[in-house]
Amino acid sequence: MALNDYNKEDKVLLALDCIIFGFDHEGLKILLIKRDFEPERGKWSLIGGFLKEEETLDQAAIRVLHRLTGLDNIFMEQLYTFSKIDRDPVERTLSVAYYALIDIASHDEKLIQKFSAKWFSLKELPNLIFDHDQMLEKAIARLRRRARSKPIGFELLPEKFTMPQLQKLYESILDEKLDKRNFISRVNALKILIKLDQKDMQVSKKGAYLYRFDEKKYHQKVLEGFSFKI
Amino acid sequence: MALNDYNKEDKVLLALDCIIFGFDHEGLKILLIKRDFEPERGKWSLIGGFLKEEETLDQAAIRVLHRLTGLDNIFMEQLYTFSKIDRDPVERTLSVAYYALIDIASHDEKLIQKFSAKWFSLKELPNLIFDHDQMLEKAIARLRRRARSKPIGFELLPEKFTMPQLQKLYESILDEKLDKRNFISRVNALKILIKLDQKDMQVSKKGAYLYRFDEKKYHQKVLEGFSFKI
DNA sequence: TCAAAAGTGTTCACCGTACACCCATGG
DNA sequence: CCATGGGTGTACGGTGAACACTTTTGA
Repeated sequence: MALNDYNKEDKVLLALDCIIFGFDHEGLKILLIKRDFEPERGKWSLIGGFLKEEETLDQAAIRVLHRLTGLDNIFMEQLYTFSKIDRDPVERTLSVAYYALIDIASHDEKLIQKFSAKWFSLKELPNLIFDHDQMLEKAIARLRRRARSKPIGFELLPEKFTMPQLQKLYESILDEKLDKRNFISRVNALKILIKLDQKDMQVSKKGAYLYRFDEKKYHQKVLEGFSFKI
Repeated sequence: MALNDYNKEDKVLLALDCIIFGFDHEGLKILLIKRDFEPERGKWSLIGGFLKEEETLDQAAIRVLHRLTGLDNIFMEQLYTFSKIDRDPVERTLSVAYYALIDIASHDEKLIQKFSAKWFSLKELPNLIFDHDQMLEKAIARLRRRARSKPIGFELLPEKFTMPQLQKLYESILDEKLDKRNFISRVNALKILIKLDQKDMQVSKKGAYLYRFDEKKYHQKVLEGFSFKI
């Protein structure tokens, strides 16, 4: 064979699905949309669309997310490419899953609703179409691994947050209770938090000190990684 | 929009590239082939081919690897999907990278040669086509992370091997010298090795005890994972 | 006899873990 | 005054890290 004939090769549809994790006072959630087209119209689905010829996967993920939820400026990471033959009943379609972490409160809830997107607690998920449950499973596994090896939170929490909030975030992700004294001392050992002179009085009578991330040190730690034994 | 028209969506070429890591007495290597078609004919390349409509990515990876190297029964894992617009100069092509670990000595070297594939030490790589260097970089990063969190070696070493060999494997992967006393005690702590009553006399005058993996316990540890601090 | 690789233990510092009580406040 | 959530410290055991000498035997 002298020249590989690209024209003889099969072309396929390539879709993208975005798994958006969010966090609020109730816990860890993911964002779903109600499909408004067949097949499976009316069912809940990850935020998906098709790749266009002139864009990269990263660009497509951003575009799809924006078109279906109004969300913008979200950093997504590629997760895995799913290729089961009949995963889409209409036509052979592969799908590249992306995932991202965001703070629910600091994004426009109304905007999200306008697009008939909705946050679902991980404990109360509706049935998802196609292989979206597998995608979600892989995303959760990745998020857990990540939570144990890099700091997480900057993306999921508001700018100012309390220790109990941060702990709750980790508990939601890892799905286990943590000891607060150990949690705090381990977090402090990372030296990525700045304690503010302000308290959040929303939740308790005593109030809880607010913290924010030292962005520079935080990103340093993300690069380095660590082992967060919990 | 009532029905999403699948026919209006763009289709793309989807390629696969296999990154095969091997290990022998000289160290860690990867398998490359000399491309026999344009573009870039005669250059060294990862083992690649196109996805066919009726197969999954995993199946395609197996097929491509077999056709180009004769290798069979290799467990490959999906790594990442690359989608830069001009990564292939002929036509828009995305590529899904797969990687695997194998023991060089226990696969037929002649067979591999017949296909004009060749093992290259990581230290002496030729220039690779397209974005194959980025693929390799990602694969090495994954391999290193893996080496620190799961046992590695079953795939890369012959059935019987010595401690110095195992240590050398880790040193090649991590690209750093390790202390042999610490290395041995950490490996022993995993309890996945069986010490045999045989010595390998090939390398040293004194000879080194041969070991083999306790397959069951090994795979148990692979599932569990661990933190292998080196 | 010597060169080259294999084999073997101990000490120390740090970190992860378990664990219980007081504080501040609004109702 | 009490219920609720927030905040704090210590002791112990285990593990990672540093470190040097003896053994074997073919050349």
